[in-house]
Amino acid sequence: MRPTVHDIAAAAGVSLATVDRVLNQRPGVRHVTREKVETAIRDLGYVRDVAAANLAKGRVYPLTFILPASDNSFMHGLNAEIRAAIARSAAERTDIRIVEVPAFDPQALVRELETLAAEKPSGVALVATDAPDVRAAVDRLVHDGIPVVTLVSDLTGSLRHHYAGVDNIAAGRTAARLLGRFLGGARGEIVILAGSMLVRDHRERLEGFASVMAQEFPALHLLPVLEGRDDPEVAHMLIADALGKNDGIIGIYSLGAGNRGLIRALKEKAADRSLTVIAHELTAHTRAALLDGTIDAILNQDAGHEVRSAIRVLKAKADGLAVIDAQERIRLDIFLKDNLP
Amino acid sequence: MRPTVHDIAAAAGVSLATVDRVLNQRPGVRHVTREKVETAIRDLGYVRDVAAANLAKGRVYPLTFILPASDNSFMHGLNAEIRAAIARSAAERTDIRIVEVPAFDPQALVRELETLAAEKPSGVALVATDAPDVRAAVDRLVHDGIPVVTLVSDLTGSLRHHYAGVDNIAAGRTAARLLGRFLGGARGEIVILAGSMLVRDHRERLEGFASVMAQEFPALHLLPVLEGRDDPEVAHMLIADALGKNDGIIGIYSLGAGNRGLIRALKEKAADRSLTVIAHELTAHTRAALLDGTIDAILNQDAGHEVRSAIRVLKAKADGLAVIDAQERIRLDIFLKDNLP
DNA sequence: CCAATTTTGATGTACGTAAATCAAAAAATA
DNA sequence: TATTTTTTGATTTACGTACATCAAAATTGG
Repeated sequence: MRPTVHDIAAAAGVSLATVDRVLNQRPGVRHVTREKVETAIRDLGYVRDVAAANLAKGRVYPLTFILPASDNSFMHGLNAEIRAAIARSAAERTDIRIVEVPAFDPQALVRELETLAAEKPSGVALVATDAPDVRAAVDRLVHDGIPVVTLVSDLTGSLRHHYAGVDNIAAGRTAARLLGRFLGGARGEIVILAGSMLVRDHRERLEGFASVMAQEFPALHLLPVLEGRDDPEVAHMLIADALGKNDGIIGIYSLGAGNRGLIRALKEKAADRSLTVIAHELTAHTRAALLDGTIDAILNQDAGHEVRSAIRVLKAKADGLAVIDAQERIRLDIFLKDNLP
Repeated sequence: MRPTVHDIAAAAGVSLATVDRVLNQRPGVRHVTREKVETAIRDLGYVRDVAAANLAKGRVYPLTFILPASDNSFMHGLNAEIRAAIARSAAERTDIRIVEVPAFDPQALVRELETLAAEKPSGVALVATDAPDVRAAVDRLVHDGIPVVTLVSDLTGSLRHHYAGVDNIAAGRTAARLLGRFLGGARGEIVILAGSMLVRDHRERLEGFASVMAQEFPALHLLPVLEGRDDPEVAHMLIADALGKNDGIIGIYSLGAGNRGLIRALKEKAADRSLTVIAHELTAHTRAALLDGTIDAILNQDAGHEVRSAIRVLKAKADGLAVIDAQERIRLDIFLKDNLP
C-alpha cells in the first residue's frame, strides 16, 4: 500500500495537522519540524493522491484556449477538438473556455493575455503569433505562476512551459525528401505555396524544405514563395497563374492552409500534367485529393492529440507533476492514400 | 455542478440507500422503483465520479500483459514500456503483471489464458498468436466478463474488446507505395524479408504490399518471401545469399524484426549498389541505418502508445466507460531521416 | 386479516486529502 | 519569571461514492 498522510505523521512523530501544514505550505511550522516531515515524505516515498486531493478541494481546472479567428479547415478542426474536450469536462475536472482573437494581430493577442493574467486560470494554451510583445506577455503569465503551453505554433525564447505541436523544420525537411525522392532525379521547378511568412510555423517549414532541397536535390529549382494567406481564393489564383505561365513546374509543396483553392487549380490546369504535390493538413478536401491522385502525400498534425496533450500538460504543471514526454510529443503524420485513418 | 447521488435520490423521491442499490445492482429494489431511479439518472445526466468511487472502493486494476518471449529489439521495447507503466502504477491505480510465453506457440498461450480466467484480473492484454484455440480461449475470457485487448497482432473473429496496434494491411500497402515511388519507374526485383508467415501481422503486411505492387508497380517483380524468424542471424544469411546470387535486386522490404542482420548484410554486400530499403520498427539499429542511408524509410508502431492505450482501454472497459476512439487509434509512423524523434 | 417476506429508509463508517477551529504546549520576549 | 507569540496537536467536517446494518414500511401469501 502506498503511504498516506497518516503514515507520514507517524513516521515524523508529528500530528496530521502539521503534515498538512507542510504539504500545503501553510505557515506556522518551525524549520526543524518542517524538515522532519519532509524527510519522512522522502523516506516513505509519499506521493499525494491527486484524485483524493481534488475531491477534497472540489478542484476544477479553469483553462483558456486562445485561437486565431481564421476561417480554414484546420482551425475549425482545432476548435472542434477543444469543444470535444469541453464535453469531457465533468470527468476531467476541467472548465475550458475558448477565446478567439484576430489572426496575425500580435497586439490583440497581448491584450487578451493581459486580461487573462487578472483572471488567474489554472492554465493557458495559445496559438502563438511570433512577436516580442507576445513573448513578453507570455513571460509575465509564467512569472505569475500560470502554466502556459503554445499550440500549433511555438514561441521559442519565451518561458512557455511546453509546446504542443510538430517540429516544423523537420516537417519541411521531410516534405523536401519525399518530393525529391518521388521525383526520382528529374530536373524541374518547384512551387512553394505558403500562408504567410509572418507566422513562425510556415517560416520553419520553408526553412527545412529549402535546406534539404539545396543539399540533396540540386536538380530541383525552387521558385519564389507564393503567399496565399491561408485563403483558398488567393491560393487558387496564385497556383493557376503559376501553372499557366511556367510549364517547367514538376512539383508543388503547399505548407499552409487554403488547400481547397490549390486543389481546384490543379484540377483545372494540370489534369494532364504529371505533377507531384505534397500538402499539409488532412482535411476533407485534401483527403479526397489524396485519394484521387491530385495530391501525392499529406503531412499532418493531429489537432485532437495537440488539444488533449495541452490539457494534460497544463493540469500536470498546475499540480507540479511530471508528464510522460513521449506521450506529449506531437508527431508529424505522413499520409499516403494507403494509410489514411 | 454535476449531479451527485444525493440529487438523484431527491429527484427520484427515494433514499440514498435505494439509489446505491440501483447503481451497484444490488438486490432488493422493486421494478417500478428501479425505473424511477434510472429515469432520474438519465434526466439529470448523472455520471458516477470514478475518482471518488475508486477512492471509496480502494480499487486497483490488476492487469496482465502476455508477451511472446522473443529476443528482438521490438519486444524488448514493448517490455520496457510496460515496465514504465508499472512504475506509474500508484498514480494510475493499476497492478500490472507481465507474463512471457514461448513465441509462435499457441498452446502455451492458451494455457496461460486459462490460468488467467481463474485469477479474474480486471483486464488482459496479449500479443496474439493467430490460432483457433487462442481465439476460443480469448472468447472464454470475454464471456467471463474480463476485458481483453490484443496488442501488436490482432485476433480477428474473436470477441476481444479492442486491438491496440497498427493496421498491418495498410502498413504493407504504404511500404509498397513508398518503395515504388522511391524507385521511380525503374524495373527490377524486390526482396521481401518476413519473420514468419504464421503470425497474422506479417501475413497482413505482405498481403497489403503485394496487392499495391501488383496493381500499381508492375515493373517491379517480387521474389519469393524469405522467412527470417525475426532472428538477426537468419536474416543476415538470407539477405547476403539473395544479394550474392541475384543482381537484379533493386529494393528490399523487411516487414518483420531481426533487422540487425539485414543491415549487416547490406553493408557487406551492397555498399556499392543503390538499393532502396524499407523496414519496420524503429530501433537503435534501424535508426542508425536510416541516418547513414542504408535504409530509406522506416515504418513504425509506437510501443509506448500501444501500452498506454491498452491500459486506458482495459480500465475503461472494466468500468463500462467509453473511450476516445481517436486517442486509441495506433498510427503507422513513417520515418525518414528528417523526422526522427 | 395476520404473518411472512420483500422492499425501502435512516444512519454510520470508510477511502485519502483539505481546511478550519480551538486548545495546549513550546519558544521567544520583556 | 511572567507574558506574549509562535508552534503544534486534537478534532471535526467535507468531497462523492461504496457498503453494511438495522429498523420501518409496504407488499405478498395463506
